[in-house]
Amino acid sequence: MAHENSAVKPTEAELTLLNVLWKMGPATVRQIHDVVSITQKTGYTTVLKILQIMHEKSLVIRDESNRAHIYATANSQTQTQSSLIKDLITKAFGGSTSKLVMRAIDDSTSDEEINDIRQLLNSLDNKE
Amino acid sequence: MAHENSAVKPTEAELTLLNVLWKMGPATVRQIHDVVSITQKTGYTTVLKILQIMHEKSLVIRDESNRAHIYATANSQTQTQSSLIKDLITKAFGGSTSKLVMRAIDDSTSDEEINDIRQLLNSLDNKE
DNA sequence: GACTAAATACGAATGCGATCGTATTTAGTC
DNA sequence: GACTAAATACGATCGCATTCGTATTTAGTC
Repeated sequence: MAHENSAVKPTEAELTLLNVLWKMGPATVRQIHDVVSITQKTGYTTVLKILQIMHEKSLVIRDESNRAHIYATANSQTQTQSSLIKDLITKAFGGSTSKLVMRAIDDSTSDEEINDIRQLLNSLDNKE
Repeated sequence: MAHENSAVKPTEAELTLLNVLWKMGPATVRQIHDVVSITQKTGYTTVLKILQIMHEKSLVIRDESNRAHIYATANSQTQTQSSLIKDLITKAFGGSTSKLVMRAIDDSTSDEEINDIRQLLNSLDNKE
């Protein structure tokens, strides 16, 4: 239920690295780069640089006690997702969450997704 | 049911102008600027320039038959919203629409919003 | 303690978004 | 047809995101 989450808006490259960190947990630049390299042709120093910038912005924290610093996310994936959604709702949906939800559901093509959403809504009804 | 909608991703300033155009309908730079000026302190030529760039990108169309060109959106608000949501789902929700919907619902604070969403879901159930 | 492999730090280049000042064009009015 | 008000076009600047090459630091090994 934590707040104080106003200014968390990672860029695209930053989000890529955050996704890796959320999946792997704390990791060195080398480890992160190894994973990123599988899908992208990004240089090692590029990953390093972005992590350094993210550190300045406090998007990640790092443990410098060893030679190879260990990076970890500063905010949870949930917090970050919330920030990004909120931002999109404000800028493209006139501030209306339900409009965004409606659009997302309307756009859902896969039956699987639709079922997931339906279940989600059922559990929401039961909870009340 | 139109497709061919792959590369529509307006920037923030562009989205601001698109929002005005979706609300007003086709308009001149002057008219758009007048509206934007209410909430922002953006210069006239800035608005003009952005519209020109949007025209190059085909985000807007324009009627040049009069001295003051008349601009109109090239894509519907719905199409654009879909693009933006899809982009966010890909980059921040591992491609899962239901995860985004869940997060949006979890974050909904206002009762009004929650009711809107609930109704939305009911009508979805009935349709099936 | 010099050597080396591997890490971090630094800084430069590129490209785009956003902004605005100035120049030019345009189309009416006297 | 010259004048003028208002439009568009142009181009420069600034800042940020991204990328990477090169320099420097670090910590083991012989």
